Amino acid sequence: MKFELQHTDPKSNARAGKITTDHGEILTPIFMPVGTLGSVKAVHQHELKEDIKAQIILGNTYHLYLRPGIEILEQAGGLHKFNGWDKPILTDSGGFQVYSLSHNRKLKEEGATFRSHIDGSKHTFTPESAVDIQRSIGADIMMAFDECTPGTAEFDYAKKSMELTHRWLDRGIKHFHETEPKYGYSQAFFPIVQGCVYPELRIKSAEYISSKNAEGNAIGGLAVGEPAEKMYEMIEVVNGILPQDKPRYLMGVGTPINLLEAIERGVDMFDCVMPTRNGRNGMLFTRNGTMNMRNKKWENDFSPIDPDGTSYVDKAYSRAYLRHLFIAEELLGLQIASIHNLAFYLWLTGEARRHIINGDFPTWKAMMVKQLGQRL
RNA sequence: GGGCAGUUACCAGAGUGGCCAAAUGGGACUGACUGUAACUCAGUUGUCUUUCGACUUCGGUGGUUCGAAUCCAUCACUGCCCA
Repeated sequence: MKFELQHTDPKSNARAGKITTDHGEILTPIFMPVGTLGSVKAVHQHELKEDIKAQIILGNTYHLYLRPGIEILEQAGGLHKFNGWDKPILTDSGGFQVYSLSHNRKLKEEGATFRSHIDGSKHTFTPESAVDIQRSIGADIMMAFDECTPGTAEFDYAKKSMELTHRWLDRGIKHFHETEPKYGYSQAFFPIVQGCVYPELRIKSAEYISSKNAEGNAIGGLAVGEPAEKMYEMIEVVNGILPQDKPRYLMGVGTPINLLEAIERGVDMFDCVMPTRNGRNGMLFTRNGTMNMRNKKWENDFSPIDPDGTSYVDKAYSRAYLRHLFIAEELLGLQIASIHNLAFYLWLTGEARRHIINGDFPTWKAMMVKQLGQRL
């Protein structure tokens, strides 16, 4: 994997760059649709490429390990072959499940033991096994196994948690170097900064992670219960330390405004379930704010879903029709909303990139933040 | 014509003397959702009120009772069965 820093905004820390993987290039800043189980929910590959213009998607180690299982993925020749997506894939390590399935797991020095959310069976993830599984999945970018610390954690817990993540990182890196890709193309390995909402810890973690000289670096443990302002503050602190010449990935974030604020502070990569999950729950993101498609006010609004939208569905269907689909619980509604939201997120990061290159990013960003906060 | 059953909120439907403005489900309306245990979850759904509370309701009318959706009488309507 290579990263080329192409432009740096003179008035902010925003950057435009290019990541090159064996499965193609990624122009940053970039939003990466989440496809936990090897599928971006309710969206076809064709739509992902042609309509949404996704450049890279995510998969999840924990979920793919449970289903279909490593053996099947290896038989298939990796996730790319299995799901037919020939562009880059990034896999989360299962670290987020340490957080989201916290009532179903046990943390030890060795690793984390989970109860499967499917059948209750017991499974253990270690920094090493997370690498092995991601080798089998064949992700272009693999993530270190970490503990995603809750945003509300006390300092002492956050410190211990961060230190555990660092120790796990060393083991993960070691194992990464001791193993080989299984399918003939290269894989990168990103470490993750933790430290909760404590600048002191974030600084320590960012320094530690930077010292590993990885091909890219991630910021984790944000947008997990702390106020947005804290998150922005932490991003600033961390990005002041992470190397300039490596991509920075803010994990699990966020709202369109979160993205712009983070881009302004020097983040290059994002993923979030929000466009897909909220889309399935009837919420649309547009450049003029959000819409709840189940609201009565759309009942007889026969105008296009989003006249400014860039995807096919935006003009092909009316708001009234999309509302009808949601009210009637028709599957097409989930698909239309997911496509629209993802296309909007990709449009947003693409526009951010364009304005960074044009040199007017801060002005454009300020205007967008105002619009995006509205409610239609 | 005779017999039986029934009529409760937007719909279905529980409730058979006070704890009932009335269970439950559906529908409707509103909100939430941030490295996906999520086509999920939460709230509201007689009127007025921010709350407390007040007021009007259980087919109609009249009664019994301290008190009625619940008991009695009667009328109306609906369904099923027999002629």
